[in-house]
Amino acid sequence: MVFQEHQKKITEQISTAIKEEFQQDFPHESMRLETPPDQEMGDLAFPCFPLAKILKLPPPKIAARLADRMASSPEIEKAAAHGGYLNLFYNKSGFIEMTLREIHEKRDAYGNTAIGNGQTILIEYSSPNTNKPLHLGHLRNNTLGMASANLLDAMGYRVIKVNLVNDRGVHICKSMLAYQKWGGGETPESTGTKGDHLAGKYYVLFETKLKENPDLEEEAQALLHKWESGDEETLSLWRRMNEWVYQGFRKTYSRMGTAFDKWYFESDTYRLGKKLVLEGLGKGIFYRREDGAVEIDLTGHGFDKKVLLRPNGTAVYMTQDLGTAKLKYEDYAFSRSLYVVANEQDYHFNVLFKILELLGFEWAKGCVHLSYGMVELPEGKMKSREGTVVDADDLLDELKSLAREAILERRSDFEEGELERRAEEIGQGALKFYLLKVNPRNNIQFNPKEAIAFEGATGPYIQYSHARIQSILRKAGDLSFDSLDLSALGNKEEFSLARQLYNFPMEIQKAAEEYNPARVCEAALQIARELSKFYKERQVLKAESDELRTARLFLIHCVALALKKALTLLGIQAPDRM
RNA sequence: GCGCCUGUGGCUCAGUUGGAUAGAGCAACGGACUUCUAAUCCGUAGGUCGGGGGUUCGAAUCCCUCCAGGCGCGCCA
Repeated sequence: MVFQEHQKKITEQISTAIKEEFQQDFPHESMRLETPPDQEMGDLAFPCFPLAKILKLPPPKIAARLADRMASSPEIEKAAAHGGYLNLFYNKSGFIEMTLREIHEKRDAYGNTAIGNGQTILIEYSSPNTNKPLHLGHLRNNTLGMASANLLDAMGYRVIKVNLVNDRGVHICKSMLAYQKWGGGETPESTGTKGDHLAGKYYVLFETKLKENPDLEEEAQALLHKWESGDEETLSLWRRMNEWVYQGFRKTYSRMGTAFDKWYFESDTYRLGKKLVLEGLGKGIFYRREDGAVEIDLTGHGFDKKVLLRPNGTAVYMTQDLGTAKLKYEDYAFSRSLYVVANEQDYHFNVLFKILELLGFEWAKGCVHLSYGMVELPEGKMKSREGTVVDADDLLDELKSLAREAILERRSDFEEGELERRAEEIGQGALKFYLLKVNPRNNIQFNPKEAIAFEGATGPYIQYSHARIQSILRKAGDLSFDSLDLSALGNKEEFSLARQLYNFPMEIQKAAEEYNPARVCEAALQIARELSKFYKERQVLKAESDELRTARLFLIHCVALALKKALTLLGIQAPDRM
């Protein structure tokens, strides 16, 4: 990476200056440069405090002597001491030229690295149940999963996106039972209802009927036994209703741009788990209790005991996950396996990974729980049984319709097709950005007013910045950057923009390392703000000279590449007009 | 009760992994559109970084403690 080499050259220069001035080794690898709080103070700062300890000299003294000693170079124009800091100023024109040319050359690959080349990362996300439609919690999960996958892909990993569907269990049988009793044979086609919503309707119906008739619980259990014993009629209904649900899911996924390379089904994998547990029992890692249950004692590892097979031999949640984990490794030989699952399951995953380790799987150390916080509504927690869930499809519809209104307030020249398309892109841009801009670790306070906002620190603000650039580039006509003279660039706004663009790839890398797309959101906002300031002060199409005009067009073309990169990583469309 | 996570202007969040005067957006107030898209920009006001101890040249960041909130503590998933 050109920018990293540039950074390395600078740390080497500081290292050399220290060596010459103080006869002291201070390897550039261990040197971390900071950004001064005010741009007037410089572009990079080297804190001299750690050095002060070694040299037993006051930091301002060290900074001053280093500032005098620093030779001017193609990278650094001048150095200045400021308190205990050695502040460095980039060679502006060289810096801008290097940054922009690099971006232009890399295009879509700007910000990518090769650090993951040759390694496979598996990422499991979404993982819905087949008894109800997707809700707001799934939307956070989906956007987080997609964005993380995109980030890892940009780092050069081979990324396998996996959906693990919870398609069996008593909760599935509940909607089946309600349908058997009161469904009257209706279908998605006959009712014009999306299949997942139809199944969800019967799940809710079960819960309401249960209040009048507690015996239904037992009937659902009985249906589960029939399912497990392979009763053909039950299986046939199960397959039929699940297929409805998948059709509904596929619609929502495809609308959001959520994609998977592989679907796993717990109705397949729970058997593998059972086998694995019995093997572990043979090896003495687990033990059989008097009542017949198989258990593991993890009290020596800071956990409790955990049942892995019930007395009647049936599998529990942990059993399935053990089986699925192993199957994933057999299928893909991953170096890392990520689980995008809410933080309410933190304990479960700690235990899961510990058991895999105790079973002797080398790859267990590559398993990571990408834990994220809950989405909280103003009224409190979402409860599917109480109907306080925010339905994913409804929310997407609402945002689209609000975006349509917002467009019509601003312009009336879109044809119907483009209006629909842009409304969808902008509505989703708002929602996805809203969900991604918070650190995954934290809970999200879902404030409907802010989630649907198109102004301020929002997705549409980034999209707008991008669209505006495209508009200017269109007006500029045929763009030829063959004879470029970038030396015309160098004022405060242009330089600030270049600095943001220069820093962006490092932010992407950090975001990928931390599985934290919020970093990309923040970086994109900074670039967009810098761009808006630039517009306010400088003209592009009516620049003072042809050279400057071309140079500025080149500059905003590079900014557009950065904004589009950010949006793409976040799974958000970058419209050319809006 | 035990365990994990969180606590930063009225609200929602950042904070370069221990560094300079703690930054954005929303809301409030005051400005800027015959000028490349005002989904924008500029300004004003608003902070004992939950409280208290400590560690050191230096703490929102690390340690201890207390307080508040979230989640978990099924042979549910």
